[in-house]
This record gives sequence, C-alpha cells and structure tokens, in this order.
Amino acid sequence: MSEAALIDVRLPDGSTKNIPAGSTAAQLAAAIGSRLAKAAVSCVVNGREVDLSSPLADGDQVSIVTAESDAGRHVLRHSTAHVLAQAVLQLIPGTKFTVGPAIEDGFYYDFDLPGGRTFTEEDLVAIGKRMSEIVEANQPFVRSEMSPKDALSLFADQPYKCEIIQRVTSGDADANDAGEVSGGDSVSVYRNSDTFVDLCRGPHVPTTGRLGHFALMKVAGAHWRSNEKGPTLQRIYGTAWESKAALQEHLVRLEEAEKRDHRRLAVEMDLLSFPPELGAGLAVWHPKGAIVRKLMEDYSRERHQNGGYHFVYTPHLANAQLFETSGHLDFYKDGMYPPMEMDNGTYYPKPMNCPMHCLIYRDRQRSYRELPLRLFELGTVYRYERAGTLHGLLRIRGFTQDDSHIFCTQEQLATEIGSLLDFVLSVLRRFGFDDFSYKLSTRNPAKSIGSDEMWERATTALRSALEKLGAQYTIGDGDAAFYGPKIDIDVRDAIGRKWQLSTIQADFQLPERFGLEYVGADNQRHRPIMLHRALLGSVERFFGVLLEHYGGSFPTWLAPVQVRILPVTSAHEAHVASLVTQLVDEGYRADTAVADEQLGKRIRAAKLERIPYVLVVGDDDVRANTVGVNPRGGEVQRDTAFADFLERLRADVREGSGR
RNA sequence: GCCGGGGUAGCUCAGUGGCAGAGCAACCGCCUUGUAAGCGGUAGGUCGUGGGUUCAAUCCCCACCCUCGGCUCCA
Repeated sequence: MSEAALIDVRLPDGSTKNIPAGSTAAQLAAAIGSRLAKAAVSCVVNGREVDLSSPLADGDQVSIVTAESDAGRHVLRHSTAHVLAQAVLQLIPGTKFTVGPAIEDGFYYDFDLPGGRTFTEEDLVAIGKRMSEIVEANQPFVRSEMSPKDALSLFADQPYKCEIIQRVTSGDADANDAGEVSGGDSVSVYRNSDTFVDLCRGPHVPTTGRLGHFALMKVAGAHWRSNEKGPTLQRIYGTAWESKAALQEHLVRLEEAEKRDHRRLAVEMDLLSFPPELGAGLAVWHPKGAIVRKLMEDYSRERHQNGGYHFVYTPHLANAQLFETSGHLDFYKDGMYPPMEMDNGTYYPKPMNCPMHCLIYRDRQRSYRELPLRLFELGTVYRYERAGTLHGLLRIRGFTQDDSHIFCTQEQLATEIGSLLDFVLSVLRRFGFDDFSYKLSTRNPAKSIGSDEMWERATTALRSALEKLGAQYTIGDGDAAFYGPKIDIDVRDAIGRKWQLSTIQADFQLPERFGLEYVGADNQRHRPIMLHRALLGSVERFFGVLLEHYGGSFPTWLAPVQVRILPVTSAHEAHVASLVTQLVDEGYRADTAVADEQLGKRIRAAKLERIPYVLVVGDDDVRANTVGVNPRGGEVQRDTAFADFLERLRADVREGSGR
C-alpha cells in the first residue's frame, strides 16, 4: 500500500471520512476538527475502547471519546490512578502496587506499603505534589503487549501484579481484577517513564499532560481482592475531572452533601441522638424528631387503612422454634442478635416480622374469600449489624419497618403486585420523591430454598408487573432473598443521590414452612402465596434519607415547628400569645419567642431552625390584626391579614400532605 | 469483624508531662427592639472509660467503649 493510499472510516453520525492509510484515531480527530482533537481522550473502534494512538483500518466504525463524556472521564480517572501509583512508588520505595480502577466520580489505587506503614496526611500532600510534577512532565502512555512470561519477569518484584497475570492467563479472571488486563495469550502494559510501567488493559490518555484536574480525597484500608482474610492494603481515593471548573463543581457538591448529612442535622435541629450508654446503632428520639416521625407514621397508617390493610401488632421476642420454622436460624443467624436462654427455652429478638404474621394467618382456617389478606405493622426489629457498618440512621441495629405481608392466591399474584407498585409509588411521591428506578433480583442458587419452578413463577410475576408499569429496570442476578425474588425501588433525592427504599418480595417458602392454607371455591385446600412489602423500608432510615433530601427544611406538613410568631417588643406579647393559641387550637404547631432579644436575632434563630413561617407582630399589626409574614425561602410580606395567613398555611399543609 | 483517623463545656473547636481555653448556646442584668448575630456579667469540664508508666498524665503506653472514612456485610 503506497503512502498516498486512502481509507474510509465510518463515524457515529453515519458519515464516512476519507483519511490516509495508517492514520491513528488521534489524526482522525484532528482531521475532523481541532476542538475535537483537543477534547479527545480515547476512542471506540468497532465497539472496542482503544487508545487514540491506535491505527485505523479501512471500514472501521470509529467514535472519538471526549473528556466531557462519562466514558471520557472514566479514562481520565483511570489514567490519573496510574499517575498516583507512579508518585507513590517513587516516594515510597519498596511499595507493592495492586489495582487502581476508575469508580463513580473518581478512582482509587491500593498499595501494600513496606514494613506495614500507612499513609499520613503529609504523604497525601507530597503525593499530590509529585502527581502534579508528573502531569507537568507530560509523560506519554506507551502501550505494549507481551507474553505472560515476559510480563512475569517485568513485574518480578511485584507479587500482586504477578498474581493478576497468572489469574488472567489461567482464565480465572473476575471482577476483582478491576479491568487491569484483558485475557488471552498476551497481556498489555502501559509505560509512562523509564521507571514506571503498569499492567493495564487501557485505554489511556495519550500523555499525562492531558490530566491535572484531580484531588486526592482520603485514605482508607482495603483488602486484597476484597477478601476479608486477604492482606490489608492502603487505599487512596481521588477524584479527577476534565476541567478545573468541573472539579470545583464536584467539590462543591460534596460540601453540599456534607451540609445535608442527617447526622449533623439531627444534632443541629435537636431531632435525635445516639447515646453511647445505649450502645452502638441504637437511637433515642427527641421531641422535635419524634413529632416528625409520628407524622410520617400517621400518614403511613392512614394510607394503609385506606388501602385495605389490616393492622396487627406482634412482640419483639420469639421462641427459637419460630425462627427454625421460618428458616431464619438456618440462613441468617449471623444477622440476628444472640439468643436469650430462659427457663422454658431459647428466645431471639426478631429480625423480621414475617414469621409472626404467618402465625396470625394460621390461627384459623382461611377462605379464598378473605384473600388477598393484607397484614400491616409498624414492627420494630433488631438485627446484629457488624460494628464497622453502622452509619447514623441509615444503618442501625434496632429499627421499625412499615412492614406488610400479603397472602393471596396464585391467580391474584400479578394483579396484587401491580397494585402494590402503584401504592408504593404514590406514598413515596407524597414525601417528595418522583424519580424512581427498579431492580429485579433473581435467585442465588447457593443461598436459597425452594424449587426452580416456584422461583420461575414468582420471578415472572414480578417481571410482568414491572413491564405493565412500563418501568425500566435492571436485573440483580443472584441478589434475591433466600425465600424468593424481589423488586427493589430506588429513589433519587434532591441532589441526585440514589437510595434503596421500598422492596416487594415474593415468597413461596414461608407459606410452605408454616403450612399455610386456604379453602378455595372448589372446597379444596390450597397454599397461598405471600408477598413481603416494606414501603418506607425502615422508618428510621427513611427519616434519615428524608432529612438529607430536604436538607432539614421539612415541608410544612412535616415541620416540627410550623409557625413562630415574634412580638416586636414585649408590648405585643399578649396579642402574639392569643395568635399562637388560635393556631395550636386549629392543630398547627406554633410557638413564640419573647422579646428579650433583638428581633433580628430571633429571626435568625428561627431561620436556623428552618421554620416554614416566621410571623412578626408590631403596633400596626395589633391594631389591624395583621402579621408580617416571613416565609422560609420567600419574600417578607408586611400587613397580611391574619385570616389570610391562616388560609395560606391551611393550603400549604393540605397540599403537602395530600389531605 | 478488619485497616486507618478521632473522642477536651450543650455545640464547633484550640491547647499542654506541672492550676483547663475560645466562640456560639444557656443563665442573670441593661436595652424594648419591624425582618438573619445589641451590650455587660455569671455559670458550665472525672479532658470517653478502666488500668499502667511518672514526683506529677487530659497529654506517653495498654485494654475497652463510642464515633468517622473505607473494606466486608446488607434477610
């Protein structure tokens, strides 16, 4: 082929581009436009992500990956992880390096430091500085392929790299190898400088000069191959972005999330606490938190009442036999609190409410006419969460589920799941969530009971309910509970974070284990199907999520204090007291703050408490029965008739609670 | 459970091998205030708990509890 020969490559928009044979992707980008060339970090050729330096062939389908795309950021982050590794290896000789993948919003790299030393804050600063020097030096990422044998000798003093090479070439690679290498007869490495080369599948940016907008975030312990029993490594987390502005935005987002941290807000707003004397993962609710929780629970009860549920109550403890019957002692003993030995047997705090609801069902003979039978309980359960996993309200050891168990016939299953989904979504919407995603979790054969056919039937019912809803959903292969498949519903909060809240689980096992039956129209005995359904999930956890979602500014119907009325001077206190009484008599949560501090200071205090309405009452207001309305996040309005304010408050609360 | 931070006044945080500090909050005065911090004063601490080293420990060492960031786990 002569130098003048041309080839055609196809672009994502369907057009073709005529370029000289032997051109690289980088040259293609430059031929398309200088802006694209500048933004390019890698490219996809015939569906494979490769370096910009890859030569193109006639007929290739090529799309250039730019730094502003998710795929582009992924490349930036992975490349930055290599720079991190280079910096650490230079600064701390004798370090063994392991893997360093890109993750959501950033990257990490795991190291085994000599002599079991750990990273310090100063290390992090020094490493960041060295990384900047490497970026400054504009080192190329040079890819080469070699036989596993050569790679093993190249990384002879890097045991973790050797282990990866061996696993990959023995066809034993899995997700834990974190995209370091591709399998086959050869492995690829990327060389940055004479002193640094890393085993890697790529692709990477052309040179380190393409990077630079990064920050090292934190140090953490981690285990090699995520195996608790494996060697302990030191992990450095970092973030990297395509521009200084994007990095800055990300850091601001993190700050915003920190401001919303429910643990901080719970203290600031005097909502609840975790007294050490009580033990880890156990909360006490203060009056202001308790009222919000009560309102949430009241709302949940009201909806369930209208939704055809029957309320039940069950105790916190049960004889071990119950959990033997249910299978919990076989499958989830580790997650249960330790047993209590009593004179007539062994008792456990309940980790779930379902076995007890089964007992209620079984107490007498049931007719098909009763089904679907929907039992509902705000049931408090105790689970032994491992010490290191506790996290504020989001992961605690004692919590209350808004738990429902629905017993129905096989024929009713699909309809019931469908209406359950509607019910769940409508309640979540009331709490300000409207962005949902769904996950269908399927059987894990190693950790489950029941026949294939039962699993298949239940999974199909769940899937068809999702499809009927027109919902996009993902599949969690093997993520199901031991007794049946499930749908998990995630919500996205005000700052875009995802939380798993509701769950709907099909269960053929418990009815079997408890021998549940109903008499059908055919006068024969049949086995009902059971659905587990948590809506808010754990009330405590939901409260925490809601607190972060609203950033502490609860909507008026939920706010601990809805209205604070401030007298301008003590001369107005009596009038204010009568207004407060009027509001309280109408069922609103209103209070006042006497005029022993300046008005501005009292307003500030009320604002910090995130009270929806601050009313100010002075001479004019007493005379005309008006108030100055200072709403949260709105404009001050003077001389509003009190009756008009009341109407506004009424409408606000009604709209918020949907009542 | 594992790795690494941390625990000092109600809150946020300084500090030191030799009498424990600030700001805010609280309380008491003065001020009587019109929309996000008026002024002055008072009180407040077993420096997480228990052991050890030391003439002397809040500080150094050990154990435990709680907590934070991860790992793992998540019915």
